[in-house]
Amino acid sequence: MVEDRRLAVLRAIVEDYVATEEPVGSKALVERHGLGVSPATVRNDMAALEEEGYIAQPHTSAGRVPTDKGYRLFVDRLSTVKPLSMAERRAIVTFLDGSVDLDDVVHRSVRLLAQLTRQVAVVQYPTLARSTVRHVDLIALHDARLLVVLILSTGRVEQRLVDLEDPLTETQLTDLRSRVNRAVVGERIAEAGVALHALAEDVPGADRAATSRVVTAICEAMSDHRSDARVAVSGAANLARYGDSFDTAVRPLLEALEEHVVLLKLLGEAHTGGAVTVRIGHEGPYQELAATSVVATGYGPGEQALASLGIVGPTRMDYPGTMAAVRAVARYMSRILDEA
Amino acid sequence: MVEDRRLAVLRAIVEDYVATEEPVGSKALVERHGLGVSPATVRNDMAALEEEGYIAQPHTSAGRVPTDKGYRLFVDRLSTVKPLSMAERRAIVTFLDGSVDLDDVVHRSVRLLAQLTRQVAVVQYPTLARSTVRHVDLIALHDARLLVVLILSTGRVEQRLVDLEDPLTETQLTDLRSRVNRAVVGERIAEAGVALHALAEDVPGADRAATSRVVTAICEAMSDHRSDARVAVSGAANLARYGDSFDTAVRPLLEALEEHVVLLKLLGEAHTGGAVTVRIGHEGPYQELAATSVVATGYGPGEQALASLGIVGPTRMDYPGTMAAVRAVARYMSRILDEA
DNA sequence: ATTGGCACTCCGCGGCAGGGAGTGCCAGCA
DNA sequence: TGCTGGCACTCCCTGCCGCGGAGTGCCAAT
Repeated sequence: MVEDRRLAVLRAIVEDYVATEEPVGSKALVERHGLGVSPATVRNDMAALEEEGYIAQPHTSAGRVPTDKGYRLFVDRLSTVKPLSMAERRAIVTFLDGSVDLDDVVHRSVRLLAQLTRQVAVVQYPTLARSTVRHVDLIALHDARLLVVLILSTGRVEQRLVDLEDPLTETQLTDLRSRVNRAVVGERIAEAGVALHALAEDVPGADRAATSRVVTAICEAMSDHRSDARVAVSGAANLARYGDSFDTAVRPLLEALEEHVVLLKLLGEAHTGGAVTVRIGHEGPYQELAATSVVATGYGPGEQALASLGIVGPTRMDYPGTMAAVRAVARYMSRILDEA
Repeated sequence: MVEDRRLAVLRAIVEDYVATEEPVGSKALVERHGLGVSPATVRNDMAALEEEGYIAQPHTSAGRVPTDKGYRLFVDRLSTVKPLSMAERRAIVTFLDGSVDLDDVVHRSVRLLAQLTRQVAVVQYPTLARSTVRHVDLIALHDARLLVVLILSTGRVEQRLVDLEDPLTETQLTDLRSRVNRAVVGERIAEAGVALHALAEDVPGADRAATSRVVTAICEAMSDHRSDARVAVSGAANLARYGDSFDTAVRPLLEALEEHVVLLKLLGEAHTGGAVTVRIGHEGPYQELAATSVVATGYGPGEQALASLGIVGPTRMDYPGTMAAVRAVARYMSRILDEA
């Protein structure tokens, strides 16, 4: 019983602190939540909670503030999933439905997520690793220059310029194109790479040089780790709400946003199965970001997670609402990728 | 003579204020610049400059700060173009030379510009309006679904999914592909649209429906105004340096960065011929951004300006250095687009 | 036209007192 | 054993005061 009330007190503290942004005291607590006990009792509970490290006070005789550990307990055991409002569901549908291509889907999603959560949203582009090759196109430009276009199952399009020693004839080009496509269409990029190199080996001598250059370009495009590191970011303006804690929360986060590698590490491994992971403050890999939390999940067609998406923000945030929004957007994105 | 010295005083005030971020007084001025006159003289000049509206004091008995009008005069008549350092030139070359496609060029450029100027950099994607069609590809996916890929001379790739009523045979597809390409390759998108519609008219009855859908998709992709509004942004972290003027300068700017339409309006028309335009504070179209300046120019292959690029930042910035960096990056980008 | 001198203004800073919010503890009560 | 009211205490926040410093404006002298 007592234990139950203590947790209720912790929950109330978290909720109030998130709402008011100010340390919360015992009196305000019993007033705003119907706890049915006196402030003195709550004070005792608070002392116990502080003893256990769930809350802290900025200074003697101030109200209490949740610690990272307190948020953790809140997220794990105390929060109930807050269903999205009807308006929010509608927003998701209308916002994402008009998307025309992958870029568009990603951009719209990240924007939407930022708007829903009022935090900084981050969406990773679907990784190349698990996608299959849909089509390869070779286009002759002027001179001996070739444009190689690689289209993947996720809708991603990569292109590379290739300079040949001699121009190819129309028939050579058609031939090369169809041979390459026969070798790779439908394959995953790992197998496609193998197949391509095999192809380059047993090619008639004359076209050998050209083939090998084209193969190299395709492989390069497929294994391009740069693309795996691509992310879209939106909602930096939402940081403006935290003007007070500029130095501890806003500045380091602004700096991190520029470093896409850092962001990817923050998002972490793409968790599959719809689970939303929450990393609170110091639990993350960077001390400079000890005042920021990450709420993330994976998304992708079917049940496989091709990439991560989520939000970053100060530890003081509305976790239930944020988690619901992140999950909803991830689901909807997965569905769109499914259809395409 | 007197007039000359007054201008020298203004220049000194601007330079000192940009460097120190603090109102500059008469004494410090004569010490740090070899003006060869006494502080009292400078005070008289300052009074005159203030009378004319070029400088102002935050409060009585404080140093002077340039007004927007003061910066304007400085930029127009007093600043000498500061050539880039050798290291900076090298940075531009090494940074941009490894670019593999248009996206990459834009991303690298915007990042580079942010780094050079230590401001927020903005690069608009080349507009579709003046580009020509390089190639159209039609790829049959499963069922009656077609992927239309449109490749433009600037390196931009647009793709659209098209659902047909019935699947096309291989020969139908080849035929359609070659007819479309014959009609549009090398054309500007305006003419290409006309040509396509003409094509859709005189097509054998059976393929008519399919052709018209494909044509519609291509035209849609070409006239997509969304793409014209695409911009890349980088360097938001540089705003962290202005933590002091958070509310007047940083917050509104952060909010503006989210609105790509606003950014485009800020960058303004793509000025041609290498001229760098500077818009200072209130000269811009938004009052909320009265504390921010824009330094922008156009870029594009040859001498035509396909798009704009530039930086935005607080009015208190190093104009000569920023202008030099903006111009240098624009030139280098133009050269890269020239080659491709 | 320039300069040195001088009085004046205003900011920024530290110290100080008063009010308020919140706590910890203790003794009393169910 | 657990809850409650009361009470003293701590600490922040605010406003106030006084001071030093930086900078100005003006004036008389050169």
